[in-house]
Amino acid sequence: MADQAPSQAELVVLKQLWASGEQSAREVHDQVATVTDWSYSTTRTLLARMVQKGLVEKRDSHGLALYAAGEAKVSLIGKMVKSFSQKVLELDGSLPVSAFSDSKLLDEGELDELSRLLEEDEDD
Amino acid sequence: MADQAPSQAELVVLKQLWASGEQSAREVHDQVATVTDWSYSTTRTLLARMVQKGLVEKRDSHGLALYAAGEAKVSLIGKMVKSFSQKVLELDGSLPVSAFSDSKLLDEGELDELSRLLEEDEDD
DNA sequence: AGCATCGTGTGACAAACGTAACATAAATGT
DNA sequence: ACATTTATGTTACGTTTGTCACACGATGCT
Repeated sequence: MADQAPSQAELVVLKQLWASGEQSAREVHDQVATVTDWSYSTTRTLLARMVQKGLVEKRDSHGLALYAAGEAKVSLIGKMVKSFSQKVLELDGSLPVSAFSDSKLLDEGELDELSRLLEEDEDD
Repeated sequence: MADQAPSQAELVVLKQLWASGEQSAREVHDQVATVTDWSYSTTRTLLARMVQKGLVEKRDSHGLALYAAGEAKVSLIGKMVKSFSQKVLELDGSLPVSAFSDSKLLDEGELDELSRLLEEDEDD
């Protein structure tokens, strides 16, 4: 249901949320900090904006704020693939998911799911 | 050698330049206007910014400004594909170009060229 | 000669993005 | 109890992007 496309920085956050599920800002930060050199403030700003956009859901757990991805990994990545295919490569259909088999982001089951997803809306 | 990645809007302009070669701002505009609803001013601003970034080259022809893509289509698209593969899908290598065979942007010869390009720098 | 048109340069302005600092209150350590 | 660390809310600021408008000079039509 999240509609907005994530920016590059936001994608980093989303990947962390997908990888480790619901977590606090501190937890998200400690992980992404191994890959970016954001300050904790930056991580938090990103989370806040993503909540606004609906990319992330915020929940209060006993006074601590927890964040989770607003849309499933396969679903969002699917949209991004589709968008890239159409806007950049000008393909009508989508890319064959088999092309992604080496992805470190999606395992085999997820690739299958993605296949189904992409074929579903072959009628846009 | 153009380094900056084009934004979505800029990509539209580039595609027009690739498709019809060097042309005036007016010519670019008349074409892109069939697909966007930009004002002529908008087209011109995009062209100017793209010249700054090195995405487009500007040349004076008898007092009239002509614009041309600063980087070949296959080359730039190749970079974009590679970037998407790595940043979004987390593939080490690149996507198999065979996946793009239905592209309206690249013909068969260009796809071959792209293949070569992508394999070349398999050692980054 | 005078007016409409076209190309060019320049300025504008809001939204999105990248990147953070500051203040304050609650939790924790000693 | 007091100092320190932590979490949350708020504010900030420069850059990029999307979209244009305006003013001026050259060209061309009447």
